[in-house]
Amino acid sequence: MRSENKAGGQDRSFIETARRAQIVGSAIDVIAEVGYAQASLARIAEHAGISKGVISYHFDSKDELVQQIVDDAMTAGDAAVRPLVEAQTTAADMLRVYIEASVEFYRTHQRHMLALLDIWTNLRTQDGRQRLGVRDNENEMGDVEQILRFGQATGEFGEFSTRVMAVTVKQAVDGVLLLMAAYDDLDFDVYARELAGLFDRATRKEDRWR
Amino acid sequence: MRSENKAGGQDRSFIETARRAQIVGSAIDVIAEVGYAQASLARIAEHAGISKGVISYHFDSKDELVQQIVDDAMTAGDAAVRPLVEAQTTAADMLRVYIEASVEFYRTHQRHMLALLDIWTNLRTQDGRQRLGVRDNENEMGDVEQILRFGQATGEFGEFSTRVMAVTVKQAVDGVLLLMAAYDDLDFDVYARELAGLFDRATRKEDRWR
Amino acid sequence: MRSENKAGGQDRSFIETARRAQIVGSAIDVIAEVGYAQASLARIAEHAGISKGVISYHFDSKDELVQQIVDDAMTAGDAAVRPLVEAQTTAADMLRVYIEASVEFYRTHQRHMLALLDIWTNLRTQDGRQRLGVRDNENEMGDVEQILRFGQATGEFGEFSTRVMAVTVKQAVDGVLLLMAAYDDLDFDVYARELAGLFDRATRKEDRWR
Amino acid sequence: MRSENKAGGQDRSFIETARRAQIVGSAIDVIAEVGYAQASLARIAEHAGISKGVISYHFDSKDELVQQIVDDAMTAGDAAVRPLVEAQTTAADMLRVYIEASVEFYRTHQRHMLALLDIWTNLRTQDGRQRLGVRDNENEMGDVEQILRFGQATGEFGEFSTRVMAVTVKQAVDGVLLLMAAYDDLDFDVYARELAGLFDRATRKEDRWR
DNA sequence: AATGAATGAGACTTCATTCAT
DNA sequence: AATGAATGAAGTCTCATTCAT
Repeated sequence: MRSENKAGGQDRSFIETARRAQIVGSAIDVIAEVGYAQASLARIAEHAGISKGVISYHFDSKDELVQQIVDDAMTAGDAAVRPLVEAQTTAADMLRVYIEASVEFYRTHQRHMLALLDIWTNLRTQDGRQRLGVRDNENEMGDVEQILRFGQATGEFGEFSTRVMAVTVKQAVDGVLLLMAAYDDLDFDVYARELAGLFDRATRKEDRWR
Repeated sequence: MRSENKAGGQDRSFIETARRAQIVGSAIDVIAEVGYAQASLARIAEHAGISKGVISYHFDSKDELVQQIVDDAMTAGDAAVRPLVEAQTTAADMLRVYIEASVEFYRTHQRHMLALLDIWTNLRTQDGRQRLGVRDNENEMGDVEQILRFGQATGEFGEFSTRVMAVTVKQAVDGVLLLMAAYDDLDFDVYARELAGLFDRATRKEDRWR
Repeated sequence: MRSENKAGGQDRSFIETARRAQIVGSAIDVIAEVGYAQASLARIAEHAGISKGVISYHFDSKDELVQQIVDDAMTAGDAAVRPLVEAQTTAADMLRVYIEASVEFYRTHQRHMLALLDIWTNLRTQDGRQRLGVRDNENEMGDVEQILRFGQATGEFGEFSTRVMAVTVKQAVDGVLLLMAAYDDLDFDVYARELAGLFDRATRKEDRWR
Repeated sequence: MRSENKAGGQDRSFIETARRAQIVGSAIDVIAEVGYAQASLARIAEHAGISKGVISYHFDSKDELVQQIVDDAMTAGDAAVRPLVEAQTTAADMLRVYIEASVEFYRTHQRHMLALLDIWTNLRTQDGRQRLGVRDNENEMGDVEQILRFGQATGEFGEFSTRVMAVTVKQAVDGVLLLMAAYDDLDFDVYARELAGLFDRATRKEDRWR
């Protein structure tokens, strides 16, 4: 696992692992609360109750810390969603479960996902190009697309661009973050059900009834 | 028109208007290219081929410049989309036209919208809370929701949460930016058509055929 | 008169004189209100309802404008006080009248004197040394000292350092500005009378009664 | 002691205390030499032989640094003068010792007091009003006034406004700074003795001899 | 393993001054 | 005679990073 080994290959000590986790947690909190741009190492260290230098000691750079957040969040998300999806047999069920499980994960990991969304927009390479794009999302995006293609192959789903549909599904799930930020009393279950229904109608073969 | 008058009420001179437009244009370019966080006044000035002080001369603060970008982009988007939508008679047509016109606007204003998306994420109030949220988007969001409710009232559309559907429509259209950044050869027309079809199926009353 | 002629020797036009007076007046207001450090040309121009460039047009530099304020205030002060003093015959009366007339002038020219005090502290030569010091005040200081020496010569006054006494008189009169700033309801007449009494006792020959 | 503890309540480390003292010292030197307005952090840092950032590291803002100077100077002045005054029994002696000790303090702390005087004039609140005024001086001013009232109560002193007299005493002592700046060879002892005599005559009951 | 201290680059902003119109 | 526009220097402050302890 990437997060438990150094680049050199040696295992991290227990303490090191714990410290990194603590720092990552604080970084998530701070980014979620004040935004990526305002999330200075000083603020993160203060939130963690440690000295600024500790972060530099455990992470080569701020970029590495941020990358760790991204890795952690995506790994956790994958772990939460994939097994449930793979337990399904029909493409329609897979899609529905993917959406429901994703929204549920967003609910239980609100701060993680708020931070991730912010990082996503802001993380750039030195030449200014966005470091994270659809391509880095290919794993997840690919998973959804696979479900969609599977459904088209089995005849459950109608004709549509699997790429466009996949992007839309991903964006739709992210939409929960926007509403979350705006309305404290957002009902995640309703949101998940609505979304599931929406994409069920959008994907399934229509002429079954014709 | 808001963008052509000062707070004091006086009209701006022609030169002032032109300079502001030039600066706003440069700012959009720079933000779209290197991201909001890296878009310093120095970089924007350099891109515009002017001195840093000129920006401060024409804009009270960086915030005002950024707000001008937001205002301009949203005004232009509204102007491009609304008339076309209002020319429609059925809700289904309105929704389809809204999506198609929006995607078309995104195609002709790629840099504007990339910049806007970046600003959206990053603009915060002093206490860290996001300055722009769903609520600031209410105008546009509200427009979509109105279409959706109208469709439900006329019986064209089925039952669904208009709020969730509206957010999803908005997010889906924004999705074009993600694909755009990843694939140079993106076919906007296909994207628009796919999206229109997707939401047509997702919204229309299903049991007409039952 | 210095203030009505250019360095070159030509007379100023009527308009030029009026403009300079207007600008000087605004500068006094602004300096008195927000302090010398915050009194930018922009603020002064705004207060005068003119463009920033006008100031630069009529004054070679900000320093010249400030020097004009100093000259004006000191000239006016001298004109208000000197005739009254010179109308007295005894040194004691001269000193009393000097103090009373000075305080009265401070009352009618509060803003001028507040500004002057501020400028006094802040005006420096390029190498950092204070441009205005006791030596520049020699005129006024000298006047007071002359009165004091006159009194000692006539035997009205006792023995004391005329220099120390003169500085103290000047400082005492300036003290009215401090109280003015702190207490809105300051009674200038009482202040003047107290001061006059104070220095009467401090200067007069004591052993007349012995 | 206020100056040795952080706002949070923790003690400062030895190094921190030393650095702050060094920076305060440099700031005093620079302000005394070139004036408050020209005393930029860059100049102060250069004078201290450190990097500009060090100042920001040890002081939250320039204002905090300046406030520290004020606190230090006033605390030191109080410590130098008060014990000597309190050792006296008669009001006349108290006043004389206050003046003599103050002038002596000004002699040994010339740079401090020059800086303090400059800061006093220039420190303003955001709305432009002077931050330090007679009221902030109440402590010291109050001390002098107490002596004066005490003397009136015991019958040592005659009738006069204690407030006006107190302001004048304070201003008279400050006058030493003006002469100091103008004449290198100023004899502080003479100045102190002259001032003491001056205020002795100005305060004491006159009609003892009548 | 951790920290406090220091750095230097770069951020935004203010300002006196110059200049073409 | 006046103005609006532009400049470039200098101001304070923030920040990621480095380093001695």
